[in-house]
Amino acid sequence: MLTITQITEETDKVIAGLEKKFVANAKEKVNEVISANNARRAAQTKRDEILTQVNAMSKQIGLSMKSGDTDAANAAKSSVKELKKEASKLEQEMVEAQEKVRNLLLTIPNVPHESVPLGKTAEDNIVERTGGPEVQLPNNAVPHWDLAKKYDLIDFELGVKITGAGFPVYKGKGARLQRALINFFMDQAAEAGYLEVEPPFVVNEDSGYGTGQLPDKEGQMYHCNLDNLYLIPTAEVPVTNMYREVILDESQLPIKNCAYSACFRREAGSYGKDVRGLNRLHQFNKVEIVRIDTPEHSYESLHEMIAYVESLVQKLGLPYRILRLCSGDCSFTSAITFDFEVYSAAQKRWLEVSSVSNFEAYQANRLKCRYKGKKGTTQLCHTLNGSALALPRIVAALLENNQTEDGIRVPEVLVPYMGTDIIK
RNA sequence: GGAGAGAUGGCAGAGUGAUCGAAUGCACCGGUCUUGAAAACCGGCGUACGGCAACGUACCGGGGGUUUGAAUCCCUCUCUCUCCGCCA
Repeated sequence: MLTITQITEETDKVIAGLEKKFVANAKEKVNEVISANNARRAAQTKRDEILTQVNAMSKQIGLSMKSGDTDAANAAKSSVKELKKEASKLEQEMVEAQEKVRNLLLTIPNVPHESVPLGKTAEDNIVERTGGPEVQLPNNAVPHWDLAKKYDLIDFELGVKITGAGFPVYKGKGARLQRALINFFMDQAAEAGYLEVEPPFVVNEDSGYGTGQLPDKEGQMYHCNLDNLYLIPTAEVPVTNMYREVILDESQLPIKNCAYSACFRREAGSYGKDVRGLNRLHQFNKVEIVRIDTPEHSYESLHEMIAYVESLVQKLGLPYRILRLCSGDCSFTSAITFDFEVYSAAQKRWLEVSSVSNFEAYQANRLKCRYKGKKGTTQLCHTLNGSALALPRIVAALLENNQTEDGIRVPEVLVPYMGTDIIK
């Protein structure tokens, strides 16, 4: 969430940012937060004054009792009682106002970075650049779900039997390809200086709140009722939460972590061609990169991350494009997001395989992830993350784009991991 | 699943009703000394909110209660550890 300081000190900028994101009644919302905060401050100031008196009197009572002056003590006791009543009333006012502020803040999305283009929907996203080879497929080329069947790589029906739709069973070279990609991505990340971590794949409620999945997106996560735990939709959740309620030293930044995890998403309400084959799953594998950085350096980090993800798709030899998401298409928490899409030649469509974002201090504010600067000041970090990469659509594109008469060609970088240069 | 113990500052660890935001040690930062370092000595060293500031208020796992006054007493929840059982 945004900080109250940001809202009170840069009110106009915040309102303009929210309007850019098409937040309804942005001005009213912001003013409501400010007035609730003013109410809180007023109540707190009064409460503090009363408590100052109470504390002084209580101390005096103790001294009176010791010196045997019980009359004075008893007289003071009753007035303290009155003051306490007043204080607790103000306290209640303060807490209520504070909760109001928090609840309002939770409904206000992040403000887009100035370089985010104005726009409402995915149509308005800007193609930053395209790259990779042009793929020419023969007329008899088929989509990946047919290839998966032909070479017995993925059994969707078996997954349905065991669990349900969206839980495929990978078999043989198909399973090996999962392992190959995960290892390739992890090795690349390590080489780029990311510290490998293996987090839990199940998180508690606090972690869900920390990264913003809760309270409003709980319908998108699988929930273990008995233990009140959530299956992670992305490794971002456990990895970023490692830094919840932590004060880092500036010298530690930027922190660079990478993690493989299985990801679980309920994806309620999806249908049609979007969910065909590997296009949208309830469980999939992904390697995630996460950074914690200073505000001064976070945009440099963002561009390093983009360049890094780009290097991955290039090495895999896939046609790709990078999109700068428009204001309306950026997620609730992001200040700026770049999407990576690879071209699936048989489906003749672009498939999103990565999303790289800078959340600035928005996520850190909820996480209470701070750092101590050189001057001894404590302030919020910036958090960033990106997929590097999500497997299913990469597999879809790899299978489709590399199909030949003799089988599916394995990209050179994966050959050592696959133990073969062709899947047949 | 059964039984027990515990949760205090970055860490260790005192503190069982007022003099406690909290002893002491370690770590860390600044200084003196030294050619430099170490040692020794001196000083500093939590977070949040309010206030121009002085300073004030809150916080000893979370929530509630008793009391003029709670880290300390009571209730409750959560978590951690140990032993037994089960087990990849």
